[in-house]
Amino acid sequence: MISSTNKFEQLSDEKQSRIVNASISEFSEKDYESASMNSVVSQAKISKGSLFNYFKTKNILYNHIYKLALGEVKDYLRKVRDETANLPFNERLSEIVDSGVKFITEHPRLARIYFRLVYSGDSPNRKKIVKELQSMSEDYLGNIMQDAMDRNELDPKLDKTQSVFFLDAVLNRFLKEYHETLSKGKQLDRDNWVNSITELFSKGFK
Amino acid sequence: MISSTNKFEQLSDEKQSRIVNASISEFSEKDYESASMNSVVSQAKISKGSLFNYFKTKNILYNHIYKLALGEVKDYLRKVRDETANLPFNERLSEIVDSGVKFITEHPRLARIYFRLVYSGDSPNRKKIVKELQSMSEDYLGNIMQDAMDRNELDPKLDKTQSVFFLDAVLNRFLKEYHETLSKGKQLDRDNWVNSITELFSKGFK
DNA sequence: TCCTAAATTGACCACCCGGTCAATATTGAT
DNA sequence: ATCAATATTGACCGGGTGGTCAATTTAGGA
Repeated sequence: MISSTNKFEQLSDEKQSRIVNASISEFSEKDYESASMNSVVSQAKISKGSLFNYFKTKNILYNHIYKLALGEVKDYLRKVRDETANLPFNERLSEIVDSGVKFITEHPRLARIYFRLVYSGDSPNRKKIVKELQSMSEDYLGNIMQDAMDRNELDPKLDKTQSVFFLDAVLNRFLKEYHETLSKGKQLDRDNWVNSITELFSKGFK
Repeated sequence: MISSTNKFEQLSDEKQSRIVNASISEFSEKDYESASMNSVVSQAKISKGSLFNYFKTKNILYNHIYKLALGEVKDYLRKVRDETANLPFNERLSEIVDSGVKFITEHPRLARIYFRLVYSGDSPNRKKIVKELQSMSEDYLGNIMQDAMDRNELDPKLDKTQSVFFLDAVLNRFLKEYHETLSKGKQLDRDNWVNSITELFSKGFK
């Protein structure tokens, strides 16, 4: 039962990270279709034959990179969820947004791959992956909403699926915007935005 | 001062629509980079030389199609804005969502081009176009919010830019979801969702 | 030091791309 | 019917793609 990345995993750490690094750059800068194995190869300073020896196809390389990115996102989310378990909903929400902002700042290229995946049209298993992400988000935000509902902080008659959908929509869109302004060198007033987001969900526009 | 699409506009309506139709299909199914002029040509049943005679480059053809799609979206929005000018905010919001749903149902391929443009990474003048769309949306939703604030239906202390951003985020994401379930053959409970959206903005999760 | 097995290389393949342009077909005025 | 102007065609170009594989380099045990 040997994984298909076996050959890759047996390389030196240094070479592995050169390849991963080059792949992240390529997939974060271009759509899946436009990303070029030749470009990865030349950035990583290995030969084409080697790359295809480590990863049989572009698809397999992409999956490796995407799982890596997603793994990092999950770690972040898990951490903030656990660390804020006892905070009230509003503060918890605020911490989640904050940790998203932090992730984007620390891993802009991974964030780019994530947004490209979620919002863009191509990439081979996009539908499956997006479904997976969606259920992950539903699970994650759903738990946090449930906690708040159990504590009577939120209306218990809320439709959880829909509420989670709205939360997810606003959070994702904000983080996407933050990511884009960041890569333009601008800066949003983070605290102000975080505040507005929690206000929106706590009392609407009234 | 002759437009660059001059040659195209002088074609018979039948041929024009064959070409437009083929182009819409191609650009709605594939990213800009992946969309193929060869494919457009064979769908439209004209020769490659002709297509490049009517539109000098792929870029120019894309712009023609995108402007066409955007024009249709604008018509819809303008219409619903004018027809609902006297309704209270909640009902107006509901009508806007409805008209979005209607547009998607009647023009699924144009909707696809729109979403691809807004959410996807490539296409040549994406940044300029998205900026244009953003200011259009800000203008559009901003006006509608302003009307509501003038009538004291909404908190006048709201930050309009941020509120419009949230509105836009939720509406777009919902319509995107609707579009995707539609193309999967499923159906969302439209009335229920419209209702939840207006509730979210009128009183949050409380 | 030698030899073999494994790792690495890059020239090469078939295919597709956007775009060109000489050759051909069509049109319409005389 | 003729012929010049115009519209249309598709073979062709240079270049890039994902992927292959014979040839070469490297590594390490005897």
